[in-house]
Amino acid sequence: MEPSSRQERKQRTRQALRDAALRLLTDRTLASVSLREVAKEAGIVPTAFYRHFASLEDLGIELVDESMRTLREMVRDARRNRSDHEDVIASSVATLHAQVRANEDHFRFLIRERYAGTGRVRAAIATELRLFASELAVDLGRFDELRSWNAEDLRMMADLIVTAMLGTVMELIDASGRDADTEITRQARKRLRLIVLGVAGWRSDV
Amino acid sequence: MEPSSRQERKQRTRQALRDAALRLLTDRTLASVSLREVAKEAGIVPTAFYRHFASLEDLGIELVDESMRTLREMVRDARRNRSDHEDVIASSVATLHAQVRANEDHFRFLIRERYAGTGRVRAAIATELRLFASELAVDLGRFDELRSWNAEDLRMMADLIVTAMLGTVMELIDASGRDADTEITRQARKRLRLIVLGVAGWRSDV
DNA sequence: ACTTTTGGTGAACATGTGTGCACTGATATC
DNA sequence: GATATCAGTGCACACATGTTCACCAAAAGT
Repeated sequence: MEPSSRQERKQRTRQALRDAALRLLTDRTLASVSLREVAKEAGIVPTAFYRHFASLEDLGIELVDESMRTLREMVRDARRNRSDHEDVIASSVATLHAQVRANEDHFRFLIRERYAGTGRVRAAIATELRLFASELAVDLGRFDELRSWNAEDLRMMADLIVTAMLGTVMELIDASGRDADTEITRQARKRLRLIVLGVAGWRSDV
Repeated sequence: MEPSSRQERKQRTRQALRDAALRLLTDRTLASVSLREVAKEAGIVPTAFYRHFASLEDLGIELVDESMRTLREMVRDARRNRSDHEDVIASSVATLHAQVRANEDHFRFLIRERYAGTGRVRAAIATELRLFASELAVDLGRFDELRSWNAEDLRMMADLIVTAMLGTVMELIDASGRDADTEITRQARKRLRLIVLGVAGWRSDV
């Protein structure tokens, strides 16, 4: 019996709605779940949904924010672990693996709705991922071997890494249960290693 | 007034259903379109749908086949153009660009449903893309610089290329209308160039 | 010339949908 | 302690959905 103010309770059912949606989105698309389903899953009556969101799409937008937050947490974790280990690639893939396993829902949501999403949700993910790649590009520019690279090339490399990373994420999620994790992370390291090796011979012309 | 046998007419409405579905899938997901919509778009009554497919999912499976066929056509085209030009990367990206513009529906369908798809459709795309990557790996193995590579590494590289390629494809489709094509293809070439450069320094251990 | 096959029709069903509305009871404000 | 706010309820409506069934006319098979 928590006392809990009215605001707290509101935030809590709001969160319940987000969680309910993510649960339903395990094997469906946002566009294919109904407001009524989400409400029922969250334990409220359909019309009460409108006390929190104007539409399912608005809920989706908030899920994008929430999911991007865990994606950024992952990067922070990776940066922290980086200092310990020597091998940047190995430690990055390790934290990726850990974070994916801890937040499968968020990653799955982002990857699914990235292309399947409707209007605003998809647009939100696109801009967020663009921003995310920009941040990664800045990070990359701090490595000695990349100090001479121009912004465009760094951005290109960041895009490539993000794309490869998202591919690995979905492989991990699909393999959830089967213990293919060590194999998948091994391949992920190889991919990154191949990309990084290209840096040595890079010339920016053409 | 074509005479046209009964089989021909059947094949024709079957194709009409596939086309109608692809048209609706321009901005939606297979799971979010209804049988009735597809039937109406194809110009038949809902119940007639069942004369051709047992379910929307079955239609989806056939769309996977159809789409993969144009994907393979693209590879054949690329192989043909390769002999003319010297630069394999440039000519490959050029044919990619052309084929995407000529078959946006198919590519968009594959990329969308790859992750958003329901059960069998998604599984079909996954296995087809796996097969596709295997074929590419064999192709790669024919290049002099890659002759010494083992199968696993070739496969890893093929996966990376396919992933990067699909990313480019979706960028192209999203940019349809705006004339960002030259910029997108330029970035695509850069990405591939970076990957290829890594080959020089590759060692398979670890 | 007949019978069978078959792609397409239209009415009907039970069920699920988004959303408007009046209401309620606990919390917040005064 | 009276009053206002507001998250959540229950009913209602008009509509869309998947699927069934009997039916039809034209083509195919005999």
